Amino acid sequence: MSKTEKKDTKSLIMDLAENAIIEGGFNAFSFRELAAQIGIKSASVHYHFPTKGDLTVSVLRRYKDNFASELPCVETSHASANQLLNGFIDGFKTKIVDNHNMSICTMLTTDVRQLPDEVREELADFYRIKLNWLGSVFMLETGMDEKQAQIKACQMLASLHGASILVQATGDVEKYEDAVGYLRQ
Amino acid sequence: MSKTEKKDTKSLIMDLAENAIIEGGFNAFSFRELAAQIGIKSASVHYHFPTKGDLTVSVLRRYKDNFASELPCVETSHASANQLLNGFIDGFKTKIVDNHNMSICTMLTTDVRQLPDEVREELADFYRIKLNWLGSVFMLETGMDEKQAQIKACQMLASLHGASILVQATGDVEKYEDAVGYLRQ
DNA sequence: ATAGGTTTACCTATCAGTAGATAGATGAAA
DNA sequence: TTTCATCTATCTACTGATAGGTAAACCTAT
Repeated sequence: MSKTEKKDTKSLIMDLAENAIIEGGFNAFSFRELAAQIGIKSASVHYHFPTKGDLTVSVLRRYKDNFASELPCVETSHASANQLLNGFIDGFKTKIVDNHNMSICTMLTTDVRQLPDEVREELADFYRIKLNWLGSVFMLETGMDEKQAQIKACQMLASLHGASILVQATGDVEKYEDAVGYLRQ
Repeated sequence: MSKTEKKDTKSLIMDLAENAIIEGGFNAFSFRELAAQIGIKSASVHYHFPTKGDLTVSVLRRYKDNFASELPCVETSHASANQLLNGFIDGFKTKIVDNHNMSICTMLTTDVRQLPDEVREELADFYRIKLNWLGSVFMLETGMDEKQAQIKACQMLASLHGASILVQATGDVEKYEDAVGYLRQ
């Protein structure tokens, strides 16, 4: 038996929900659908996650924690600022754009009015983490002050998210590099 | 009787649908809801727009045509390239970000997998129009070639759309200028 | 000018499908 | 024996869509 043989149902539900949110946002999945994919009933999904909000929060929190843990530590990593930034740009492309997806953040942001409060807060926190990490990279080598670094972080994060929108709407993957290339080097 | 006194039902439906799409995307409105807001029955909305796809196409096409007609003509306008670009950036802020909204394009793009084909095509065309206009502005004074101008257009459009995402998710309107300020002057 | 037909813009009623959620029962494991 | 994970069954609410009816407005040929 390989160690990935048997995954517990709870994680399995989260895996499927995560995928569904990435593909269609908060309204694009249902308890019934998730249950059917696993081979259980929708009531059993409710056992693990009482409400849709609970499930979405769990998915988003897990995704965010995983994302944060994969980010190189700005202080201890021996990478240069440019290497870190290029890695961020490349990672966004590999994990999101190349899979014909948009980020889970973008997907949930357009649903923001329909989200339960807890999800909205989790989402805002995710952006905060990204902006802070980018900000700290921008301050790394240059003598940039914090305000200026936050501005650069906003600029970069907006470019990446916007670029993925352009790709998704036009179907032209090259537009990603067109839109974000200026950020490199 | 003022001349705006009586609007025909069809346009009224489109007005409400447009608003709903801007606020929540393709899944955020129903025939019943629109009908209730006007004071008619959902079947009557179906009379004007047989399917949800038809209604969405009509709304998007009207929005796009109106948008296109409001863009200054790059050749005949006496504005400089910088004036035109700043106007575009400001317009996006005034019409979209300041109203705590995202663009109708962004909203529909995240729903792209659920859209009927005709809507998807209309949407892609909208992006094409924006990119072409921006591209022609970038070619205006500089001797920039078409390829380079398209790249700049992608970069700029991505920044605007991405900036509005950042604003929507964090609730901080200032992030718009942070993210797009570098495009000015 | 008007009678007869047509079109417009709505209506009521209804359909099958899906949504999120809950109550209460069951069997297996700890 | 209690807890866990699942089930069946069901609820209310809502979805997009259709069939068929109606009253008024509009057209056209006599």
